[in-house]
Amino acid sequence: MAHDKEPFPAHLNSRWLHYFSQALDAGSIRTASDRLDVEPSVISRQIRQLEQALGVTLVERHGRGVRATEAGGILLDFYRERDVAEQTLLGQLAELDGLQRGHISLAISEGYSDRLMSGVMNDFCARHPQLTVEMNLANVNDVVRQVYEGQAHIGIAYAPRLTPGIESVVSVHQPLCAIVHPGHPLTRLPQPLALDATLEWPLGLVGHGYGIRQLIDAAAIISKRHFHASLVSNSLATLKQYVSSGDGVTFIGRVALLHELRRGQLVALEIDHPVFQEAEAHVIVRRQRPLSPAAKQLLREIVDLWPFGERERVDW
Amino acid sequence: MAHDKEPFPAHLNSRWLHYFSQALDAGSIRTASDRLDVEPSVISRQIRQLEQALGVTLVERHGRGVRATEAGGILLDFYRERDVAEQTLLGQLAELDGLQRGHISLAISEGYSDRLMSGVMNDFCARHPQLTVEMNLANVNDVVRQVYEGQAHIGIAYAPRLTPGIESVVSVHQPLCAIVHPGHPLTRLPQPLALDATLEWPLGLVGHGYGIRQLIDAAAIISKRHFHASLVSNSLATLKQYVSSGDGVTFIGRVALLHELRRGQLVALEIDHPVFQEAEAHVIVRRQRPLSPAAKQLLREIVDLWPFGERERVDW
DNA sequence: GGTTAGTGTTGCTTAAAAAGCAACATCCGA
DNA sequence: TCGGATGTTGCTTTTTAAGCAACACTAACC
Repeated sequence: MAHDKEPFPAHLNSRWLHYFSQALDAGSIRTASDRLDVEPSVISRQIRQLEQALGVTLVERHGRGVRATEAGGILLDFYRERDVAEQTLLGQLAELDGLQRGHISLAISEGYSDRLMSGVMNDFCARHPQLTVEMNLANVNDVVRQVYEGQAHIGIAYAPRLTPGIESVVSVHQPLCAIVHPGHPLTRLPQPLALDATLEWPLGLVGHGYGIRQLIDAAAIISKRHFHASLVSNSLATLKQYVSSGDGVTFIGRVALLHELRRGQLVALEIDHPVFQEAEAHVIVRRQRPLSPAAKQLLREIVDLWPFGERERVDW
Repeated sequence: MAHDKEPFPAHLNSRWLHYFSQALDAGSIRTASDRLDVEPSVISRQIRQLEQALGVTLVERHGRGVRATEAGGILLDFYRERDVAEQTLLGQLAELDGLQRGHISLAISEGYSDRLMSGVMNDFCARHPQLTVEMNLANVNDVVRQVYEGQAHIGIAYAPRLTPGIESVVSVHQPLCAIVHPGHPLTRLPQPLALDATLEWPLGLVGHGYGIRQLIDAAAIISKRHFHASLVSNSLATLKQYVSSGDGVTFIGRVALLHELRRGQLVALEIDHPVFQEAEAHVIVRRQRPLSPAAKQLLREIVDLWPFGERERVDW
């Protein structure tokens, strides 16, 4: 290139503008240098650099102090506006730090939303009205995927596939239970139920690839049994309807159908099998993802006020 | 101070923001470093400095590239807006450099405005419609003062007091003439007129302190004559009226009353005296004042198309 | 499951920019 | 005319940014 310097550079050095504005505010370079506690030569040089970078004369070096030229006035106005915009930005960031602003996205497994809502979210949202909280209901796999891909900050899932990249913040034992309608013959057997007893009834199961299904498959392998699914669905609602309208059996954690249990529409029977007992619900986040202050706070409250049973393990 | 760093600094370093935005645009620090042809460590460090200065995490260091956190997104939006504002500013400055915008203030002695208007200003204003040209008519002293105080960029004055701090860009001989009405007895005397001849008639003069008056006083001293002013006024219009309605005489440069001369309302008689012949009109500016490009261009055109007589001296 | 190319990061050195210092030229008012 | 004050210029020292190489780690790939 023939010229190293473009007539107008891509960016204005903030230091240049600072000294420039200070000098013009003070009226002279020397008084500005006194205020800023720097040498006058520094300010003089920086202003000159700014002028050279812009290719325009900005100040009149007027024996008694400095005054802005027309271009200097324009630049000064620009800098003023830019400064208030910057202050506004800093305010926004401060608000974000003080939970005044922000957006939190939750991905929640089926069955956890209402407990979460009544236990934590109502209070949290009331205390932070400026915050936008998005609750995205999804099946277990989607919860994990959304958290992994960053679409959701926090995920709540029952028996999620804990891949690397997904970090479990808190988990709780929530045994996988056999779900049947209240009048089902299984309810009359001694509790906890033997696994084999359930296999005599038609099964409704979630599809392969789901955490629950993996547990069930694992139990089948360990117990050397074969589980034949009469119905496969990725919707818990479908499975609930399935068992409530017939003598079928499905396996779901208790918290996923607290409503139905409380109303007596369904009953949950614990199963005497280690794999089923080991089932856990997890609050998950993306590994090493820096959460926004708001998300961090909500996560903290979810863990503290954990509404899904006794806390089992907390990585905090 | 306990803490050297405030939670939110007064100013955002432009370099930080630049690297920050580039890295996020590129999706990874390394690709950004390739584009900008700098080391990745530089970008990494600058972003970290920005984060520390703000006290907020801005990017997710995500094994495969970087992504913006919520705060980072806000900052990024801010920077985008700031960048377009900056480009707009640079455009304004460029326009100003191309005479597209700007404000020029002229201070003009009585009598010069119409010649200037028809000779230069009409054309200039037509060619630069975005330009604002302010023509401030004033008496000679005020012209000098306005130029000196920076209220006017360019001054045009007849026989101004050339103090230090005022620089004459171009000057032209414009003999100070005796002004009388067409039927005045002086018009029948041989030309150029002897100075003594004029003294026999009542005189109308400008006040002391005016350049014209200084010339007249100087002539009086050299010629060992005493000039008694029957009328003293700081307004040329008054003096014109004075001589046109009686047999009085005044001393004014020819160009200041071209209208009246052309219409035959007044006549200008040259005077055979070196001081009167030496009278000059000047185009003046503030010494060492950096004129805006627009003002500079107008000044150049005024000098080039000089409409007030033959150019005598040009300091260009 | 190990491998591998790619990412961001960290010590260290080198280059560049800013700041400090003293002296200077200039302007302005008394 | 003088004296205080202003902006400026060489020069040095200090601070900051940039370059370089090696590292730790992730994520995809065979």
